[in-house]
Amino acid sequence: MNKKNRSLSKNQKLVLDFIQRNKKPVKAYSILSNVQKKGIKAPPQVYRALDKLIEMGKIHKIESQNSFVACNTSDCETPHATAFSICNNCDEVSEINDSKLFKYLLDFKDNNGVKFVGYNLEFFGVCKSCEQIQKV
Amino acid sequence: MNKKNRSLSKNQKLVLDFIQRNKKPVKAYSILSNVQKKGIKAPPQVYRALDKLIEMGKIHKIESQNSFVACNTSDCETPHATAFSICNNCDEVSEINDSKLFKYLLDFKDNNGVKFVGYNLEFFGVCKSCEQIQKV
DNA sequence: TAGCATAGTGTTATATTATAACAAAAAAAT
DNA sequence: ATTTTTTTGTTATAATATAACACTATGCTA
Repeated sequence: MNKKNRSLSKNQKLVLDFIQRNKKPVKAYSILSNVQKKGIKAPPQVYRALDKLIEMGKIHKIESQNSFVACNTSDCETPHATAFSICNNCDEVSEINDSKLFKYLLDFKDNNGVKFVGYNLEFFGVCKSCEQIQKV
Repeated sequence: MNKKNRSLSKNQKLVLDFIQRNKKPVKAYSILSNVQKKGIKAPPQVYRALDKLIEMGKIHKIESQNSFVACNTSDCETPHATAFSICNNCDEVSEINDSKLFKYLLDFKDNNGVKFVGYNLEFFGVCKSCEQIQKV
């Protein structure tokens, strides 16, 4: 079990721990099958844990992939302001932690001058390692 | 049938036409049930049409809702650079067409100096009409 | 214009993702 | 200590999406 997972419930710890052990985003049913030996038996138990962990900013959902990844910015202060880059080739996902971008987006106002309280941004491109391979 | 839907196949026209008649984003199975009287019978027919329409930039997918909405910027030049605002209260979605934001994001470079070829941005907040209601 | 390639259709079945609903147990608050 | 809130366990099912295969239409291009 990783540190700092206190104050989480048993199922929440199990789910978070599995997600944190994976560099790549994981799918809900993959989480399920991997924590089944530890006692979690059914989808609702996983989805409930996921919901809470997202609320707490411990993990994020990659909407375009229906997958879940640990927050890499030491527990996002603003869990609902997230940005990721996604490789069109290998699906690698990494969280972008750029304070300028962050500020730009939270300061953004729409036509009516309305600001938003959160956002989710997914950038698409070809990651460095895939680019290398393609050049060969 | 709306104008300018030429060069689309029969199913593509049916699906696009239904989406365009709705201000709000629509779900795939709602599309299906609404075009069944016109001959489309099964999910794959709808999903295939959706895929092509997205490729063409005629529609966009709202990833956080699994719903589909017509492009409101007269057939996006850059179909894979999209931004929306979504109301946390009523789920209203509107496409944001802000050239400054657009440029900012397409010019954005990550830590490695890599630019991206596209993005999807979903802003969350409370829309104007919901805000009115909440104040009362 | 015949032949070929590409894109689209129709169909059945099934995979994948997610939630409803309800009863019980555990933890936290007063 | 009792009440409230959160979490759990469980079964069933809803909602979203794709695989696979046979066939048809459309648009080259030689």
